[in-house]
Amino acid sequence: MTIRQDVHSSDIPVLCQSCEARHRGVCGALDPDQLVGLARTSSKQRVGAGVELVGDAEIVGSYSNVLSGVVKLTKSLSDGRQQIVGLQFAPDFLGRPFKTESEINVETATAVALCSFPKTVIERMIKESPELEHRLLRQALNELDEAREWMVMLGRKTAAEKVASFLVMIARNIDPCADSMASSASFDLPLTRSDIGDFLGLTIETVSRQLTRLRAEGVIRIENSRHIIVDDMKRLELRCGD
Amino acid sequence: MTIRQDVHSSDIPVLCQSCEARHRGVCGALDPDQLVGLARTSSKQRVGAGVELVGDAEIVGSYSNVLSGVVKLTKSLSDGRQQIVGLQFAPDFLGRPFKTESEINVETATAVALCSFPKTVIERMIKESPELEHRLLRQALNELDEAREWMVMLGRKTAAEKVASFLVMIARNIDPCADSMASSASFDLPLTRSDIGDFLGLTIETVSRQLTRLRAEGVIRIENSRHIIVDDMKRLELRCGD
DNA sequence: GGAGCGCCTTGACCAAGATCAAGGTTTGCC
DNA sequence: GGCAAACCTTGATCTTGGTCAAGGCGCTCC
Repeated sequence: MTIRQDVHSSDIPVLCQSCEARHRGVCGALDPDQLVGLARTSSKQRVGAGVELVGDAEIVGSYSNVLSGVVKLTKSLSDGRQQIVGLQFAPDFLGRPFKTESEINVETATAVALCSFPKTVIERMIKESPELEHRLLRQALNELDEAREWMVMLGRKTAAEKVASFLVMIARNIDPCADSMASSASFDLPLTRSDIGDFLGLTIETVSRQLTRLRAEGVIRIENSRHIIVDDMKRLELRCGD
Repeated sequence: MTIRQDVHSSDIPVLCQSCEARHRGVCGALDPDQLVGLARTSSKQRVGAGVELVGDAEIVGSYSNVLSGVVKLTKSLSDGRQQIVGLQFAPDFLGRPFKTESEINVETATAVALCSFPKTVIERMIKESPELEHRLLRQALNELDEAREWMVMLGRKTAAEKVASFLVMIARNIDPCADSMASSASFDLPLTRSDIGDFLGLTIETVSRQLTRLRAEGVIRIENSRHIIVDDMKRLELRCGD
């Protein structure tokens, strides 16, 4: 997705139509008057990889559209074991209505561009616009479906199946050419091996070995350890276990 | 929770206040006029344990309050591996707005009493009442939080921690005396060992061994293999890993 | 260029939990 | 009560993935 205009410009609807394109952003739910009001209070920002967003006063107490890049949501046990519990790709919406405190860490996985709105503004709009609340409900239900899919993966799939499933998921979310039914894909992994491990409930070594195995078996090609090429998505999907 | 009145009686608000008590039911969001309308179309039913609810025409295309008992939501891989992705305790709401087909199996884990409303009626009410949609959003976000908690458990906890966490969760949801801060608990497990395994991503044997170990170490007592007594919840919580 | 760091890969070994197998307990039904 | 089926426990053994250790690649910063 390309952002054609800075959000401060007068061309807000373009940005918002862009969010709307994948039916997830907040902006698409608002009428033009609301959009102008929103634009006055919004701010666009670019953040590098590996930055903690919660804890940053600019972001806490705000809602954002992810314009580009990948944001990871993680939870930790007291001894440091970590689990990624959500990945937000552009143009996902980031923010948690009705709850200020959260036990979830929010961190950029790649460089990220955000368009943020103050929490108070958004919450006022939710009150005024049932359509916006409806949209938030749909997003929450989508995330719930994804979370449940993921639980099956964490609880019941083998390491090999987990890694294959992860690649398929990333291909669908990242590769601009892969309209879910494409037969090949080529993309950069937005996560380090360590993040992939935290996503899949595996160690970094196991992730590495499974990727090596997929490469050895000719299912994927790996360039620079981050760029993945899948010539035949079908073969990869066969290894997902479902 | 005790249901004081059949839902067909004139005393609907009592039932609904009862649902409302834990801030989850649908009924509490409705005003008295709506409730009367709803009552005309609702039906109360009792279902034994181990009954598939989706696939049952009475329930498909309907929404229900769980009045008593436990309902499990499961997903399966093609080779039969199964994972429980959600447990609904009374007085949870059961039903999925905006989606008829679902890849989720819904099955009673224990004997269950349900109060069901036709989908069309509820969906009309959602349109009319923003408050109801608001409530559904809150429930969806709660379920999302639970799902994420669970993902940490599936991905990062040891078998011993999983079983301890499971017992704590059940104690909080089932034991009427345990107001979350109680120091002891006594309850019947609503799931078989096999279900517990599907919940925790473990085999039945591992579940059994871990329970035996907790008993051997004096953390729990087990009667009839289904009834659990925890004298000191603190000791159990210490074994949850978080 | 090279030192240092972060990230990734590979190998040897280990242990947690799965699998296989047998037998015990509970429940429901006649 | 007696039988069968479902459920649960326990033991022996095996496998998957974790742990520990070493080294390689690709950066950035002097």
